[in-house]
Amino acid sequence: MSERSQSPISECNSRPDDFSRAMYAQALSQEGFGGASLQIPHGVLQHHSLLFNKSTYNGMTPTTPQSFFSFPPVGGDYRAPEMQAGEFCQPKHWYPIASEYTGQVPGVAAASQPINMSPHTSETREQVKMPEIKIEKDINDEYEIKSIQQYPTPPSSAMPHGVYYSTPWNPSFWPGLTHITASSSNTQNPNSIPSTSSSTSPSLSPSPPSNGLPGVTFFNESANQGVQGPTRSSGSSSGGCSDSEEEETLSTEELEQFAKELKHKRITLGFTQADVGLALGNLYGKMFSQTTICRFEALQLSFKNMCKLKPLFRRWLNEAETSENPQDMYKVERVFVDTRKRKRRTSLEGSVRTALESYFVKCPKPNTQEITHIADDLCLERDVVRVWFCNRRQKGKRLALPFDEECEGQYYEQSPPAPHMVHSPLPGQGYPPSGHPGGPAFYMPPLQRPEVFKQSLHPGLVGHLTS
DNA sequence: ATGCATGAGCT
DNA sequence: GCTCATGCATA
Repeated sequence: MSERSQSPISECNSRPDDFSRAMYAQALSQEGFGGASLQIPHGVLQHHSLLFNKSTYNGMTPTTPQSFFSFPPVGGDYRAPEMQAGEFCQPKHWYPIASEYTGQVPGVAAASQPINMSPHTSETREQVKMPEIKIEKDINDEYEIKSIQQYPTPPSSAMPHGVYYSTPWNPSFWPGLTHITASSSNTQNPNSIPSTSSSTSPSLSPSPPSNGLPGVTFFNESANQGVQGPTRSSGSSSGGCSDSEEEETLSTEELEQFAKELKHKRITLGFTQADVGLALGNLYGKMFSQTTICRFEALQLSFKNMCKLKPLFRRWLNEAETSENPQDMYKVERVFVDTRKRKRRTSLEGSVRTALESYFVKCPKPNTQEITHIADDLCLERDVVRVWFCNRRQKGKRLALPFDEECEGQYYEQSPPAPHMVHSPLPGQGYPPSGHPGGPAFYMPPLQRPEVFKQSLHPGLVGHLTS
């Protein structure tokens, strides 16, 4: 649990892995953060404005990886006692999540009736339009979704509601972006999206517009897949948008502004992030998790993704603002009875993270062999290491700021690296140039391999890699 | 709020 | 096996 490791390595400095957290959330005292941002009833809200001081990220200076992460002699001593006891050195267990997977919707769950697992007779819209019963991969008992059901929640009284207050926005928190004063917020319903659901907000009621919502492909998920790089819409709606949900051509500033507006109004209206996610499902058939809402508000999604989602949020915002009973918008409880087995989440010990981070600094994109060696060295599952690197790269892109798109795809080029890329900026996940030349100081691991990488490796690994 | 994980689509 | 979108679980 405690990530503060006792490992000697950890004392070299703060965990590199905490870059993002440390940098952009430095302002949050752990105390305030952990305490205030718990799932809380509507109206009892933390000061979100305090949570987004990402600009601190800018404080990061390009460090010389070698000095910042003098590569620690990674070895068996990375294993904390408990890890040695099995956390990392034994096959991981997979566990069924049936009993625990209820669709994390804290805000609603807390307010709604007890979960009723029994089949509901009334066929709600949700049941109709929900992505059916999805059998993933195969029916081998590893993956199986037994059923997906939702129930309408009881009358609205369930939701404590009504404590309205506005939250002052911190000025810009998107590192590298120019500050945008909150006053410039286009809260006057700027690009009001032609609310497909009429102004009477039929979708606000549990009984939605047209059972099954025409098309139900609110936006084409898959259409976005495989489209590498930013498809800054150049007039034509880039893939992934239906007519009514057309992706706009947005600037990063606009997105930032909108994210602020969304958050502000959401809070003002008394919605939690989870509520919004639910409401979107209610309104448009595409539910989102609290995580996604959070990341949207924090601008932690890819640019393209932000553009894709924005129209939905815009619509929701319009609905919420005009609705007399906004709380109705999320009055749908989803109870998933999902028997998929999800790998138990690996909790990497602090020193292990440090080690991984060090590897990452040296080589953000290790090849298969290298992954294997790293895994062996740290006594981790290979897949854990692979996923860690994937996530780390993704995180790196998220954190990266709009840079020249030409850099796209270069930074994380797989080994062997091109020497000239050593200091090329992160491509970012499709964020367009935004008039912030230079961008934030972001640490950019060199890709001088195999030399550098060799240095970073445990002595025992070098041989493998050079062979 | 974020770390680790999953899965689709793609190379 | 990667990227990307997304979410569960948890700090």
